Amino acid sequence: MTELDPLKLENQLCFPLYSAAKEVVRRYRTFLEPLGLTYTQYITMMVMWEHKSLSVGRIGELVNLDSGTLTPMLKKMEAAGLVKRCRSKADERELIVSITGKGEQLRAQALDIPAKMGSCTSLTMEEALQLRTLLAKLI
Amino acid sequence: MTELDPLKLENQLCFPLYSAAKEVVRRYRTFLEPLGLTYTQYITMMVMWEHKSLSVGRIGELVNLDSGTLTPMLKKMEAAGLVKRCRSKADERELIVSITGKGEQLRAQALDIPAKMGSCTSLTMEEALQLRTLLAKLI
DNA sequence: TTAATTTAGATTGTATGCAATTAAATTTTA
DNA sequence: TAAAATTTAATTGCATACAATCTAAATTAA
Repeated sequence: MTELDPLKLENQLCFPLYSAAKEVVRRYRTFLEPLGLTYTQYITMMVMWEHKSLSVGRIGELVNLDSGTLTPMLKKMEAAGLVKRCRSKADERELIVSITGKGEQLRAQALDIPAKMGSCTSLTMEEALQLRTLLAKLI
Repeated sequence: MTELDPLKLENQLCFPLYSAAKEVVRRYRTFLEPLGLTYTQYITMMVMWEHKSLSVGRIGELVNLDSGTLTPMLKKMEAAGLVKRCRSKADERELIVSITGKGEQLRAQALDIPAKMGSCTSLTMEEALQLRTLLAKLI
């Protein structure tokens, strides 16, 4: 009977997803703390390392966060010296976020984090790819 | 080169996981709002519907949340009349959370939510099971 | 059996998340 | 071109998350 109960936690797909995501973020904490980054700041730094300069809106598209989350976080990152925030000359509505020298330098300290994270999971490379495919298809 | 960059967002496994989890919770919102539940309250109600009466600690084990999150949320759920909170007679340290009649009644309104959620994803049943297996293995 | 330890929740402080609203700048349209 | 609509961030309000700390109760050990 229990396998048929649609409201049993163990029969949900959402819960392992929700739970696994939190657990992964929690495990990043150990590696990110020495760099002074939170997980959300870390994925934001990834797009900054790649693009150097982006509007708040564009960052939001890339990391799936809105200004309500990004604005206070980007202010903290500016206070930490990792990015600069300047209004665009061309369009005053846009706020351009640019990486600083200090932000660039942080990259070296982050380089080995993906490998460290990878080694603390029991997934094979193939399973990891499969998981990524399924997650992409889910949404 | 970009496929080899360990710090590119698109090369991460964590990001689709983090993003998909948030998206799924967001989609629940539409269905849960009429019931006056948040997603976290919903998974808590699932364990209450199943177990009827549990300590805060046991709830935390089942839904992977600590008292810092649960205490304020359970107070709100009590204020909403869904559960009662009473100290255990046997061990005053324990706080026993019990489902109320109103909480039981809410179950009927929640019964079709899993099906509604299932139908707004593009995963086959087999893929969903595969995803659950991979998520379990990840942690 | 009383002091030390452990346990269970509650509290505090920090950092998200996100919907809804606001405000300013820009673009579109009548 | 002046008003209306749209766009971009910022702000507000509410609800998590979780580490760290605190408090009271129960258990263990000296």
